[in-house]
Amino acid sequence: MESKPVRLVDIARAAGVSLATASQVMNNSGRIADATRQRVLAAAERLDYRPNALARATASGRSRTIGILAENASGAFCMPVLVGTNRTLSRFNLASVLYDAAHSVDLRHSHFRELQARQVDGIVVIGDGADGVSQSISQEFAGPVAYAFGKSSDPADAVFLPDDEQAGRLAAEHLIGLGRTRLVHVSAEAELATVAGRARGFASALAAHGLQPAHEPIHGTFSRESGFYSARRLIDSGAGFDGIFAGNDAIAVGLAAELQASGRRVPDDVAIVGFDNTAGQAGERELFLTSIDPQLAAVGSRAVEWLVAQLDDDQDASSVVPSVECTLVTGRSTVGGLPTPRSLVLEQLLA
Amino acid sequence: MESKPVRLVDIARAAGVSLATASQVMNNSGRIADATRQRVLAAAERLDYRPNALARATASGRSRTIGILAENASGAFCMPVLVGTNRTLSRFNLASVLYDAAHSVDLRHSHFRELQARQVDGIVVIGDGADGVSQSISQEFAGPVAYAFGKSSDPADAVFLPDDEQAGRLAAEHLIGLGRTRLVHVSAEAELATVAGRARGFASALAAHGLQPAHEPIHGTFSRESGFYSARRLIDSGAGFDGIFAGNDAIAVGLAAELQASGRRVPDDVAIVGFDNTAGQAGERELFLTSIDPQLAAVGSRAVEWLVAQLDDDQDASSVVPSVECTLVTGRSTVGGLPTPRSLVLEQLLA
DNA sequence: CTGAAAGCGCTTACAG
DNA sequence: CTGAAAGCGCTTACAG
Repeated sequence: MESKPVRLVDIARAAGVSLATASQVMNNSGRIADATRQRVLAAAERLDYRPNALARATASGRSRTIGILAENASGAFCMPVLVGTNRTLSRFNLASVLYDAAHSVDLRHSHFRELQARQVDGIVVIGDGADGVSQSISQEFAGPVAYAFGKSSDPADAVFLPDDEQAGRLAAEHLIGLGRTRLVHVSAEAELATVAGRARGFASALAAHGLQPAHEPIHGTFSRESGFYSARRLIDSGAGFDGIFAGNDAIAVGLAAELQASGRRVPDDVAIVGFDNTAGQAGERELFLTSIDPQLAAVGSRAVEWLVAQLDDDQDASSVVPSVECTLVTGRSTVGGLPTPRSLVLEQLLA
Repeated sequence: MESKPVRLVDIARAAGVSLATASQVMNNSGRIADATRQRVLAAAERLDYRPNALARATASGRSRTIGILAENASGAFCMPVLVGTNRTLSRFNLASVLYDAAHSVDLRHSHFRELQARQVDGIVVIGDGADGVSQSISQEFAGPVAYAFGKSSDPADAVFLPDDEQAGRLAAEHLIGLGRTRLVHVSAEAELATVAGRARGFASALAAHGLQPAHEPIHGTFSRESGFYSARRLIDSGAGFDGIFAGNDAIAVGLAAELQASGRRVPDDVAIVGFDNTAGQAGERELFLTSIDPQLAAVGSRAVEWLVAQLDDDQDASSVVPSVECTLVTGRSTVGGLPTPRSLVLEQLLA
């Protein structure tokens, strides 16, 4: 079936040139006569030559491999980022070696050493969420390091995240565009950067439209329970409101449940926008929740683009923007429309 | 920060031995005096030596790297398999380079060539489902190839899948254990191997308990819609039934919805078992659906164990079983129990 | 434009 | 038990 692999010498011999010349042709380096080039290329084609990437790497010092350090690959959000990094990596003809720390700091460190041993040209650290902080390894590593979907302990590092402010603006614009004017933001801990960012964007969009929030932002946690509780607070405050931007989908669902339970119809009385697009990501077709999609694959993609720019000197790394634009997907929670009879039944069932 | 990397010669020099001896110590090969060994190890430790894995690989011909070819990494089921392979890979000190074909046959082929160029010691092909068939590459590749969560076009290949028959028995045993005796299997296309396997296991468990199916197996597709439709057929048949094993969770949910809509209570009147444990995998706590978990991470793990056994001559590859046992997770759809007050609220959500 | 030579960092028979 | 030497397959100055 498979015979002994053909090496560069075989090509050189077949083409009647030296090893050095053959190598230069394969790497598009040096000045080579066009005739020679064609001859070598033809030989490589004919013999189905596959350069040994490992030998090439040890000789050249560049492995064309990127190390990926996932804080927690099993996490719900890691996968899309991973898909994005890999897609872009292969667009640049780069390979990746992936290690999953599964939250273990010890593992993390041994993986890092493995990556060094394997001479990776760069590293992308995939965090476990935009509010998570990964221990910076940039100082210990010779090449560039990108942090995707998670911060780094060193503020100087290149961190790639969804654009929370833009997300907040997007949510506000959507609600305002629907004619809602008495808007509220309900989110998680105010100290979190994502929470602050989304709140800032939301507030700025309101201001830009000359609108006052119907209630000051309500802070809880990223959970359904917090949504229940926040809805109660909002109702008890007596404030009038017709639109809510929730910090994430869990909160949004909690809010929706409690508001409906209190007799307020969603979206007729109150329109709700979530964040994460969890249902959409899971492949649901008819969405209940309008939600902001953080474009996680694009985040991974962006991190790799930056890494590549760092590796290629002819590329300008500073042109790569670290914030990735979010998108909005619409569901019945803002634009309304009847659920199909069937999804009605389903939703009662699965809630 | 980081100085020039320390090489094996540095260790040899520091320990006052030859390069060959140092190498042997690092690889636990040859007979080395204990004193010498200690001296070398100490030097390596002191200088924080990290062997260059690439050089080691080109010299030895073994890269200690496994190639992973994913048919479709974005698929809902690929992730758990991937996590399993990687976990086990790192247990054996192996690295992996991952390529995602995203269903493209062309990509698939160029990725395969990349893997060859990178001198991987083995390959695991991650399919897009137990009924999917991947083009076999075993004949074109020099090392071992494992197919995880997907079949291969060559029946001689090593294929790792969840044990569908056992899953079927598990579902039946669970329902019977709950006192249900009029059982039915509702699944997808009868031609599919997974469907046939689950059906076989289910039927055999019934037989073992001296039970007749309450209705012949109903075949449709792996979708909610098929669940609706099958429920109708079942009801219209006039057959009495108190337990259903559904081919997957989508069907199960469809069944449950239609049965509830027709006035039958789940699980009081009809208990339902699904397959995939989608909600559980998504991290839901209080499950509506009792479901069979295909243990996808274990499938990936098993494939790697086999691969490793093939690579190490001293291991017995034939001891690795290609079928992975499924587990059953219980939800309200069979064991009942009230949803918590909170999920009750949620259920009112869209009522 | 092309080739002979040294080198990347390691491993592996083979003598001794 | 240890070392000198050749080798893995490739790249990269350096002459010419």
